[in-house]
Amino acid sequence: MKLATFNVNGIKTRLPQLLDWLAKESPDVVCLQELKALDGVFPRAELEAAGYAALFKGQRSWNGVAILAKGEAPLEIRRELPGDAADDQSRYLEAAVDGIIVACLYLPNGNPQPGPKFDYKLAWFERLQQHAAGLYASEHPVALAGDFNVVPTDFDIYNPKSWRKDALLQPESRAAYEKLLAQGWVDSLRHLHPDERIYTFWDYFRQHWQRNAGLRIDHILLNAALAPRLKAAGVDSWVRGEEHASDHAPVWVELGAGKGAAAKAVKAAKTAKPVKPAKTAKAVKTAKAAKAAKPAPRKKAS
DNA sequence: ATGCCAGGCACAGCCTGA
Repeated sequence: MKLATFNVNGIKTRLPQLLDWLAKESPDVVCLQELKALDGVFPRAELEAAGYAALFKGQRSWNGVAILAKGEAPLEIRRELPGDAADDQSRYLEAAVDGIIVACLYLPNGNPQPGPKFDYKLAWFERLQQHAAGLYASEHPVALAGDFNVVPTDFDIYNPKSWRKDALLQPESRAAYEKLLAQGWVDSLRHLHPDERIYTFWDYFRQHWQRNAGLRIDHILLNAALAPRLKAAGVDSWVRGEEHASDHAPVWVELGAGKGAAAKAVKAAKTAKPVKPAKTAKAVKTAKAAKAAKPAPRKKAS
């Protein structure tokens, strides 16, 4: 099963590119962010014609999230991130699909910082940590997928120098992401590719795409009940090179086995202890050691 | 240090994104 996340940056103008990507890569489940459209104009029919049923939560001009699934529609669990009844921004959708719980999220950008937008970002992050802790411990296979608007480390950006004051690189933003990971979540891309320069976003300025001057801010996190099924992870970066592309490229994971494995994972989670951060770090270290023994060709930063 | 590009909308210049 292929699960992907894609910040489309406007589903109305980006629909041809979205349909093209769906046809070529055929993901089974897709989390979308930045629909920038009200529910009334969501291209439900076009997506259905392409074989996808959708759950969506739009908003005028900004934000907006959706979960697509091949065939059967995702079963909605919740449409808001708990913790702030006054938060009316469409940034969170949670659903059950193909035996797993998928949380589609669009974390606030937070610029300019400091300021109220940055405060909102950190507050949203705290609410996410709170809710994610419950999801992690639920014994269900869970994936948190979306645009986290955080560059986890300086290795996840072409050059941090000109972004030092940006909300995406602030120590507070990074600490919040670290704190989330410390619950035990596996950062799929980094877990499988510890030594690769990987980017998911290239802004429209200064020919950043042409120079591969990117940032890794779109993430798919897996809990202990789902992580054992992780087979592969990658970025469909070709999408960023198309005409009228979004400034993000889709990120995906390939999850092995089916319902049997899912049930097994749930059963295992009931008896075994969840994956501790230390264990994850050890796994990364082991992978690094394996790579060091036989060095692989390394992508250039820019 | 700033704008660079792009989408959305009170359709004309802003605001927002990251």
